[in-house]
Amino acid sequence: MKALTFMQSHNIWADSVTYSELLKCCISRGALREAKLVHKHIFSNGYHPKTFLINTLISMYVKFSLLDDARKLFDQMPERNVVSWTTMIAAFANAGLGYEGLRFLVLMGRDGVRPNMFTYSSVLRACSGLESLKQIHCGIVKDGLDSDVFVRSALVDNYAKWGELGNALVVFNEMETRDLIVWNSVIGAFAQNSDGDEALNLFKRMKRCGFMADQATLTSVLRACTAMALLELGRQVHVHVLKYNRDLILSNALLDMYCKCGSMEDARFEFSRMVEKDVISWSTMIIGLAQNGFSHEALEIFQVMKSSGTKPNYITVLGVLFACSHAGLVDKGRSYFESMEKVFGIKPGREHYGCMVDLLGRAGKLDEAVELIHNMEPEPDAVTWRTLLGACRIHRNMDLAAYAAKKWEDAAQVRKAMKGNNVRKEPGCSWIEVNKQIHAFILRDNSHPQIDEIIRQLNHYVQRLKGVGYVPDTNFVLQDVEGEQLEDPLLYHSEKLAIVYGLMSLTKGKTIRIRKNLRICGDCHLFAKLLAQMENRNIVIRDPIRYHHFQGGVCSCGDYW
DNA sequence: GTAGATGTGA
Repeated sequence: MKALTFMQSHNIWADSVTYSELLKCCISRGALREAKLVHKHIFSNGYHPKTFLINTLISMYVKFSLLDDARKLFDQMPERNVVSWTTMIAAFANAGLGYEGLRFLVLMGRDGVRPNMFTYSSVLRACSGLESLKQIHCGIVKDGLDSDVFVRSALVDNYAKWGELGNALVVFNEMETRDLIVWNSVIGAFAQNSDGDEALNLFKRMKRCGFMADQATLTSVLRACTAMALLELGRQVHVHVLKYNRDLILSNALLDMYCKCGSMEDARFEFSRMVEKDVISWSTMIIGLAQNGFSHEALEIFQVMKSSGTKPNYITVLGVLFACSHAGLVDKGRSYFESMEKVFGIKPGREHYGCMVDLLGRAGKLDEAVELIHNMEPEPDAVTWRTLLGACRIHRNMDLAAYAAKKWEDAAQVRKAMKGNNVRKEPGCSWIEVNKQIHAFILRDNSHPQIDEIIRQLNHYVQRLKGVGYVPDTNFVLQDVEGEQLEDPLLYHSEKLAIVYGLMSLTKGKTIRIRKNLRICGDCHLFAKLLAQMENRNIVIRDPIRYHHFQGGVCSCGDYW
């Protein structure tokens, strides 16, 4: 403003370029009041601002989140160019008004203004469905704008957003020039859609093309390792991470990787040396500790978190309740649950109720658990009933089990109907990392090159275990509802094959780490427990829900899962 | 001389 007054006092009139510079200055300093004064000044003295200056004004209001003011200016413009339209479309997309953004694309066409690559990359962010995405894609090709990196990048992101990873990859592969951001985009897309394998392939391709990974790349690669529980590869990525420091997101991803790979020593070390911690860091650690069977430590960390001044959120409280249920701390869990709204301002959601059902059910308070389900505000779903069913199995309450099973089935039906009728049951699959190679064992699939030797060894171990009291247990009717199918021979469940392969190929003393796509069945659990003791080995099995650390004949889950 | 893209916790 001083500049403006100075110019006036010397009788120099500002032109559109000067005004525009002044506005940019206001935006960078966050000075809305001054920007408004400039706005007023522009429209005084009969000055006719050029289109680009009004565009700057619009963008100023957008940056201050004053969409209505921006819209008003836009409506009053004598003529609008591509930039005017694009600025509005981008603003709508950012404000979550995608529909309005798409409407503006049509309107600009009627106004005789042709969209350019800037327009399309904003329109793509406004896009709210696969159908419109395909239409926009056609428009891009028709307008000959599909070679722009930004547009392609937005297309890749969008296809990934709607689960169309194949299309995302096609669009990506067709690109003539790629930059680091597109690489990060496509790697992130696969990592987020739990296709860690493809994410890691792309990462290798990227390096072959001569690109240097940055924090965003490494974060996605870590996420892929995390999903696949690849500890060794994760450690390698960690070495790259050391080249960068103080990126909170990356540190959080690293922390989660160690937790999910079941290596709590590394996780604790990483956590202790993080200079900056946010709610995600704390939650990751709390959940990681709880899932790996260190509930008391998780609750201690929660206390430290509160005194550090970081406010817990929905997910943090979930981790805390999970820790309580895991350690059987009924009173503590109940008091956290009952006070969470008052103390932390977080309304209990379905997942919090689920944790409480788990906690109460596990402690044998089945009546209280049922009462909680009946009175809960969010609608109980299949998972809620499945939790109660698990508790019934532990406490051998057949009547309640039948009731829970019925309700579970009803809820699952609804879910099935929503998803469409072709929900196929996945075959059981386990993975183990040996010498940085992933070995997959799939039920009824004998393609592993050493399968004959593995089965021979497995039979051998089973015979020896029978000598110390192992009885293959086929009676898991209630518990096995989401596990491997009953008619499948228990003996060849994939985790057994993976464990035996681990014993065969990993050096003595090395922990055997296995990841599984389905929940472990009781027989395999017993098998792992006894084998860990007999062979004096640590075995860690991660199923979709929790971790089992087998050591010296016991499991960290306390035989409840 | 105004408008556009990527990564973390259940």
